[in-house]
Amino acid sequence: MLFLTHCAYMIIIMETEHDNLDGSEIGLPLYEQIKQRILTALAQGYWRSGEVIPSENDLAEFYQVSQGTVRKAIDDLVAQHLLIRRHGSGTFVATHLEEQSKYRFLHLANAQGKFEDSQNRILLCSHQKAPAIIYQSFDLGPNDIFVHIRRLMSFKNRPVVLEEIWLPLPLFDSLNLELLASWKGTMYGLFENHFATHMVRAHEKITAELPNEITIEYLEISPSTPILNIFRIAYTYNNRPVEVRQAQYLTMDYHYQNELN
Amino acid sequence: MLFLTHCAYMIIIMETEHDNLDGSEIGLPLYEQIKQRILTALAQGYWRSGEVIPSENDLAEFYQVSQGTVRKAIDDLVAQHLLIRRHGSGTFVATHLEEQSKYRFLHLANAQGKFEDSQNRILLCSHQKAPAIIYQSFDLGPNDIFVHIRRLMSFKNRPVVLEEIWLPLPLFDSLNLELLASWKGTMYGLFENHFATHMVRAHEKITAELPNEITIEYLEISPSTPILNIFRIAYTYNNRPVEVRQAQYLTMDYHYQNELN
DNA sequence: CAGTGGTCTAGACCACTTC
DNA sequence: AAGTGGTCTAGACCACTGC
Repeated sequence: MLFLTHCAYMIIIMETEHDNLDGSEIGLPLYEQIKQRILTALAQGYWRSGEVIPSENDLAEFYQVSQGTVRKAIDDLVAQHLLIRRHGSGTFVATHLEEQSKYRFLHLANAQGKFEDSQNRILLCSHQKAPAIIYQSFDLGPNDIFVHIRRLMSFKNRPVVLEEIWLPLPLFDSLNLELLASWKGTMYGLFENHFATHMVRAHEKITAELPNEITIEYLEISPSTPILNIFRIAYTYNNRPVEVRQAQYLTMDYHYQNELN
Repeated sequence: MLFLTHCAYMIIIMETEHDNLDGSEIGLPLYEQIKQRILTALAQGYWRSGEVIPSENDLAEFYQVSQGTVRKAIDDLVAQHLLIRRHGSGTFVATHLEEQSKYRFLHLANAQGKFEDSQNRILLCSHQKAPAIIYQSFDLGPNDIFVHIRRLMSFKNRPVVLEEIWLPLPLFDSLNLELLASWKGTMYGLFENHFATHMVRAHEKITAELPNEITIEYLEISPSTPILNIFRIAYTYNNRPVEVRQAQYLTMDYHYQNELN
């Protein structure tokens, strides 16, 4: 019966999608079409993070396809970390609030290759214009206003990472220092929980640099200490960039860890 | 009829696997068991790189399962880049000789985020003992001998990467400077082609460092220029490490590019 | 045209979670 | 016990490749 409301909503999705047909959807495999429908529902925030979505059988009946076809669609979305399955209890909208995604966007490991919990301190949270490299990443202009956050991350109480985070103001209007300071958990968990913005993927450019003045001060290092510079653009659904982050890592006792597959 | 020899061979694989049963295979899903069998055949080099493997229907008949079950097993191996499918012509053993895998293990992009072809120069190829950090990565000892290669990579004829590569001697005995210099293609392509060793995955530790003397010389940089240091262990089938590589990247005009998913 | 991978179905049964 | 995801089948048909 809860599903009835789902159905009603999804019929709307079906119809609007039908209106938007540009011919490209026709001829696509069924499971791709269903993937798109589920994706649309997720992007529109119809199901909240952590919530169950209808069962495979219900979806199959609703879309008038077999369970196997729905399953294949969900398989892909699970592989993209947009959904997660729990055997026996259902399929859920993925969330950064889970333990397992704690290090999905933080590839910093210690000498033993293990990830450690960090102690975070918010140094700054203000509304301001951004440098060109930032606003261009959002396809915005020099007069657009952003939320600018500066955060210091420590491991074993030794400062290791200094981050400058930029968010477009319209989406994160009510974000402030108090909220950031009181939040226990990852920043993407906060974005999800308070701003209905789920990070789907990110693109990183990594270089070796000399530290800037602020980094020198907060990481308590000399100006000649090489630091790892990470420029990240993070995207939500539909490849929409919603965060730019420039981080400086002190890679003395820690390193950026990556798996190539 | 070619398949008859495959069958004969695979029966051997089945029987040896049956001997090796430790109970852990029993109870596993059918597609997992079939995955293991195909994996074993790949690891033993039964099918060469780039070769077709039997069709899904043939495999299904041979293993006495349905086509869908074989397909699911192959799906996973394709996702791991061990096999590739070509619609209409067959399923093939993946190879680093293909265009598409040229940048799979080289994440260096230019300012526009594009990958460029490199000009490579082999500076050294000798047999020698290795530092502790190297031989420990192979679980070998201080007296074991390795092939040691030093390679300079240039982009637009500007030197950018200096690599020290270590390979266990028994596997790469006949590798020499002449062969390396004459090879056109990626190094993993060479390993595959001449040493029947296919790289399956790699683990990287990335730090910012000051360059060592050799790097300073060959990258033509000052001793105070920060460089990106990448320590890589590359594995073949069965998680067996077969290459350790320590590379120094000049990240002035290029950067390490990574996607987080 | 024959053979290959790719899609889809309907139905069965299993394994797990929840109440 | 009921409902969920997970596995497996047999069979159909489609889309693509190469002879």
